[in-house]
Amino acid sequence: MRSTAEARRVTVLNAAVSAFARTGFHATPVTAVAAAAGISEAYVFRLFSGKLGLFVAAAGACFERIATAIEAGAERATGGSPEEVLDAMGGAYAELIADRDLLLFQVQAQAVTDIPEIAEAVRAGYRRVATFVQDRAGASDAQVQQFFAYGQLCHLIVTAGLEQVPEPWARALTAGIRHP
Amino acid sequence: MRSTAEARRVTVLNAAVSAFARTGFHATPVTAVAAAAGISEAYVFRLFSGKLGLFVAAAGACFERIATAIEAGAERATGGSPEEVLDAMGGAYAELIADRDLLLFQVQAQAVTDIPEIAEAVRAGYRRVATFVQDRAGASDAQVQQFFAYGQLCHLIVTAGLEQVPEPWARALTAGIRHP
DNA sequence: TAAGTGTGTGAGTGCACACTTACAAACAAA
DNA sequence: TTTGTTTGTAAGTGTGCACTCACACACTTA
Repeated sequence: MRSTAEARRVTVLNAAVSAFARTGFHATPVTAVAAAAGISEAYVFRLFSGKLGLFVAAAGACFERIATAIEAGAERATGGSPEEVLDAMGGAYAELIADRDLLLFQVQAQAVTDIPEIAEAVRAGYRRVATFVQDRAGASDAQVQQFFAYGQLCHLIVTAGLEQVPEPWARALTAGIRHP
Repeated sequence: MRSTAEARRVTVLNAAVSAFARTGFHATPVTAVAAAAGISEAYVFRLFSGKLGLFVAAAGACFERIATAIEAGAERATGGSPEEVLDAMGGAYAELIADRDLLLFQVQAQAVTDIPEIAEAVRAGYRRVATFVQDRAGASDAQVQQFFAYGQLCHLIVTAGLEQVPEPWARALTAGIRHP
């Protein structure tokens, strides 16, 4: 026995998050995920129930990592006020998405929410993150809303590559955003 | 001669925006666009340079419509202050995306920005809208940034279907957003 | 009416990819 | 050693889709 199936699943999910993040659900062949994970395509199909099952599982892993990072960030808050905790969470998130995979995966997942299973996975992910932010920071509805609005703005900045655009409108949109 | 090529192109672009909005670039076959436009697939390929050319042209049409609506909204502003003009623009945008096609198309376009031609089309679209908002409203960088951040939040709300979710976290994210 | 031009399509072609099946090797338990 | 279980793959199969090409019809102009 070279490895347990459970260990393989973890490896495959890491590869899947990266691969789907770059080229999306429909344009990413399962062979690409398998190759990145170093195993055969056939075995990926045995470990997960089809390409859709793989994507949904990858979504779970993606939001799992985000939630964990934000929770850790909250622990490092210097004070206990909602503003301070939210700021610490934002900083932790900014660090996490430096490699872009987790951010781009969210964009890709949002784009295929016409598939009900994926829509549900996205809701579950945001439910987990949003409830934690609200409860842990003790923030108001408006503060939580603002937190996510500027998070979503990051998606636009990164996908459109606005950090590289020197024009005034792009500078306005990227101003003060912690390094993507 | 049943129709001019230029008139056909307009018809096809309307069909393309709707079709791509729902199922995205890779999952939308050109046959679906052709069927929606009421012409053959072969003729779509004559009118546009490949599927990519069609998508890029559709992106142009999408942002064109958004820009036009926002410009019209600005004209209806009750006062001249940046806040009032931004509010009028936001209202016009909210009306425009009631049918969801234009909003969903933006999400789909952002998801395929790994294709350089599409990334450039997205940048061109936001360049046009953002510069107009900034110039016409006379808004500060921070105000423009906020305007787009909450616009992007709408993308999440609609794709994840959060209006239908009665839980507190979802209510917090959707609070005060003009009817999507 | 003949030739030319623009509009339109039916019928392919070739390839990429989701998913399956038959089979083999490693390991465990009897 | 034999039997069973789990890990793993090579080699298909069928289908959907981007794109092409030969051809036809509508309309204009000389």
